[in-house]
Amino acid sequence: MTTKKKTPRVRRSADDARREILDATETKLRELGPNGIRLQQIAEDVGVSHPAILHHFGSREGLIQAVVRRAIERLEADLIAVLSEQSPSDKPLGVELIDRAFDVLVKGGHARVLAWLLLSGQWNIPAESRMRNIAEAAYARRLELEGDAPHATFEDTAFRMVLVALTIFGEALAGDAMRESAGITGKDAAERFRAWLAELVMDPRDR
Amino acid sequence: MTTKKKTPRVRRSADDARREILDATETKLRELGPNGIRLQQIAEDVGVSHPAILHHFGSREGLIQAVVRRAIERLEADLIAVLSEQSPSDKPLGVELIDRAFDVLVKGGHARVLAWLLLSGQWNIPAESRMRNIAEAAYARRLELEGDAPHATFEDTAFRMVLVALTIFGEALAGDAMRESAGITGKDAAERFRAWLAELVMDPRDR
DNA sequence: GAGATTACTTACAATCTTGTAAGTAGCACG
DNA sequence: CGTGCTACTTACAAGATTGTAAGTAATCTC
Repeated sequence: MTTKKKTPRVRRSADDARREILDATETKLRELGPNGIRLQQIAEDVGVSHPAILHHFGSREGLIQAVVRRAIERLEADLIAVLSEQSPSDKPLGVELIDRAFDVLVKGGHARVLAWLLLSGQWNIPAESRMRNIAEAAYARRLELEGDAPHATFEDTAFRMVLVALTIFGEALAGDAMRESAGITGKDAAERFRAWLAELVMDPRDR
Repeated sequence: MTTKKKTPRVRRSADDARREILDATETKLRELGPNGIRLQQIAEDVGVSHPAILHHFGSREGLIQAVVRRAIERLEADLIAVLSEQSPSDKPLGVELIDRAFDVLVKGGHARVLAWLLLSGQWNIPAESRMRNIAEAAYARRLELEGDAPHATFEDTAFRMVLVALTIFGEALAGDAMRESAGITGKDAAERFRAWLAELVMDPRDR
């Protein structure tokens, strides 16, 4: 028989441990949703025993709340970051912003997490969110650009933003499948669609 | 003590039993998703013991497959029904069809179920779905309407359909919250948005 | 280096959940 | 009426999952 040699116990700092556990949990959250989170599975992924998780988060519910809170905070931070970056591109500002929102939410995986949370009722979009402010800023800019005969309404501007936001969710859920089903093929189909949408939404010909 | 009187055993036809169980399961599916389905809970809702469910569906997995299959069949049937109805309204055909698709998918609860299934990977939009055919029919009609200088592309038409489809998902997930967050209030906000979207998508000024 | 702190482990309890086995009772058909 | 079929029940097994208790060992402080 081989000599039994225990691998020495790993001891992280509390912050590191929490971070590693939250990282593993967030992956599961994205893949399986809140109901798919299993302490034992996450413990195995991280390489600890499952009571270690309870030690850091108190309970499964505590872990879920922590991972949801962190996911929302990261989403907000990521969104603010990309939306307030200076634009190095030559695209119109609105198109550029829509591009970035898509990147963060769809490719970054945030939209999928949000979809899980919305469906399972673990989270509600806070009413005091920044969307209204963004819409007002966009409307002001639009009136300014139109100049002489401003017939754009605030509601139209807000609707355009809502449309993009809702489409982002749909894209994260079923974008590829929908395009394929509609007969739109090609490797950059997603990019073409996104660009098309941005142009449609930003088109100054519509009121 | 009261005299113990067993309520007589209820015996349904196999079809009725299956239907009742599937109804209760579909409700849970809409509320909690596939992972939230619990045999004991459904048994209680229906008023039977949980092995009765196993008797009819073999296993939990069998039940889930059955309820998913039925949900998809109903969705397709409902969609075909409302899309092929004769229009009694005076709206343009396209607007009317978008209206009906919203009603069936959002108000009928189908979109929510689909969102759960897509997220949990329990279902894939079949590639042979009818969307391509619808898109081709819509494109043919569009070329016909445009007449003289047809510069509409098929892809543009298909993109418009994809946009509506994706928006329907987003609407089911977060429509109300998004509008509120964007500062759009009022009881009929959802209807206004839908009408606005239909007009935007059907607007002949765009190519 | 000694002691305190605490991240972490092992062992176990309690509950929940799916599934099986065997028997019961409602109903159809002769 | 009685016999067969099967929808359905009760009782139980087996495993998964969360949580607790108690102890161990890594690291920090003095």
